[in-house]
Amino acid sequence: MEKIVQILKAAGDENRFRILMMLRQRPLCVCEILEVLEIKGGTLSAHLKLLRNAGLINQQKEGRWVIYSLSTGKVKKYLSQLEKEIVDNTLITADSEKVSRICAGDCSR
Amino acid sequence: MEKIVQILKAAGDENRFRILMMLRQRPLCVCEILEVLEIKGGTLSAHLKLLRNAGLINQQKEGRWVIYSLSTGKVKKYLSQLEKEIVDNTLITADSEKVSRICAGDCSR
DNA sequence: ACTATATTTAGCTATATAACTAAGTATAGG
DNA sequence: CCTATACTTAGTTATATAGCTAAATATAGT
Repeated sequence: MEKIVQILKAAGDENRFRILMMLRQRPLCVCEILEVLEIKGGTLSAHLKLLRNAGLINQQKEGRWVIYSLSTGKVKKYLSQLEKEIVDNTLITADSEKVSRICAGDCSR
Repeated sequence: MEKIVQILKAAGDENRFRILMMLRQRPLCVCEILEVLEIKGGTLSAHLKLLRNAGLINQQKEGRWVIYSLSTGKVKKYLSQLEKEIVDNTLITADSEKVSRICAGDCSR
């Protein structure tokens, strides 16, 4: 499949889009993302795999945790382009606040 | 559904993405798009409806023909952002050449 | 009015996707 | 080494999506 379509498809799902928006805030481990989204671990893992395959996010193992972060460069630029559209998006804003509340510093890790 | 996700979903299909890329070139009627894509009329009509609902394209009736064009403003800006990614995309390039060949001027209309 | 052309709608089928549960793998710490 | 925690993989199911064909609608020209 065309790379660009793969990227659009990966971002074109409500839960995956929420994940991308959250990761703009800071890198997060799977369990932190789970605290925000209302889905099961297995489901989340599948979503993260899709985002990884599309090259939108990066995986990094740290002890027991797997930290996900936005891929650099293009992706960030691309997402900031979309940012204008999101200013008044209540769901994304709520997610962002949840992430802040999870733990200000480096969390349980 | 979130408007932004609806847009990403609409663009995140190979045939619909090809349509969007073609419409950057010039407005096209359904039968012209049909000459480029390898799908049936009914299928194309469904794709166009999706793109319309997402606000990415506009419909305009002209006699027996329905002319589709890119929505102005945001969409064009958004697509030009993606343009860099597409420079070396052989499929999109081939489509573009087909559109040029269909008829340089105002076609059969 | 009739016919040809252009497009949409409806109804169907096959594939893709997103969700869940449960089992499997990996690591940290007692 | 055993257990708890963190995550992924496998297997299942329901819904969504993209494709097709055929019928319906609309308009232009005869």
